[in-house]
Amino acid sequence: MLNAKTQRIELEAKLFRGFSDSSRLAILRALLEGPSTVGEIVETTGLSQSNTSNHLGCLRDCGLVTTEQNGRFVSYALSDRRIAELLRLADEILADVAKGVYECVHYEKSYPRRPKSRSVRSGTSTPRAH
Amino acid sequence: MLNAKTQRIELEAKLFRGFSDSSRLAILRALLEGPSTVGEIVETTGLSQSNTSNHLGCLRDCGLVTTEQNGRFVSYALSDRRIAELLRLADEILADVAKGVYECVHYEKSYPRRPKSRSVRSGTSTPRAH
DNA sequence: TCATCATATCAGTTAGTGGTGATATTATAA
DNA sequence: TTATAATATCACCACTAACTGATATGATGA
Repeated sequence: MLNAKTQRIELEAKLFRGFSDSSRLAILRALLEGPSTVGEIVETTGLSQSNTSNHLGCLRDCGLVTTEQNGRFVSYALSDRRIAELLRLADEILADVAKGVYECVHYEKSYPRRPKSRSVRSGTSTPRAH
Repeated sequence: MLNAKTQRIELEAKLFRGFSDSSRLAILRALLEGPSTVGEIVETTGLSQSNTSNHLGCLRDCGLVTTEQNGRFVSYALSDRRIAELLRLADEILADVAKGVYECVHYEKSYPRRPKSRSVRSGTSTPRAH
């Protein structure tokens, strides 16, 4: 079913995916201070040049940032003040649910886990991350 | 470098990852209407039972939803009103950048692409999704 | 207790996603 | 032009994350 509501949700998930990677988030946070060139972003975030450029391209394609060419430099900026607002709101939420997010095993790569059931399948399993 | 700022960003990325999947988003949107049992959520979202349960577990672990056991039913609810606020803000942003997000190739599985350069590497490449 | 319903967990599979290094592109200055 | 600096693209690899189907767990009523 690809009705309007479903499409809307997928679109929104895409939007959030723009924020859901720490590299992109670092870039967006860097841009909170104001427009920056790629080189500056590389410097402040510590990401590699190609990686930074890839993420910037992604953010631009998704409309989260805008670009302006200045000579051989390209300046990136947040495209909308509500993006800053969203980041701030996330900060607030994080302040309250931080403990939960921090301990959320679903986003971790792996973690030790004590066996809890005497299931027949006594394999050493690691829950999948979400 | 695992300084405070980096950790903070990774935490925030995790938070956003909670919203960055269409299944989880559908669940969260369903909960905007009020608390629901797992079965109700399965019905309204159309997701499978195990999939729904997995995502709910994730959302709970991350503090985005709370649970309350009622007999053999478990009722889920949004844990904080600001989560609704975040969703609403995302909607607003989406209204303006929707076109960009919609066309953002970085999140698509694949797409046809016309060759643009006469590069030596004339392989049929598909840009990776972010 | 036993049967059944609601929910949770698990293992396996598959597809998606991020990072890197090499290379291409573009813009400027010499 | 040509050299060089800034940025973008590409192909590959490794890892992550979602979905499914089977099964386990837990609660309730008969």
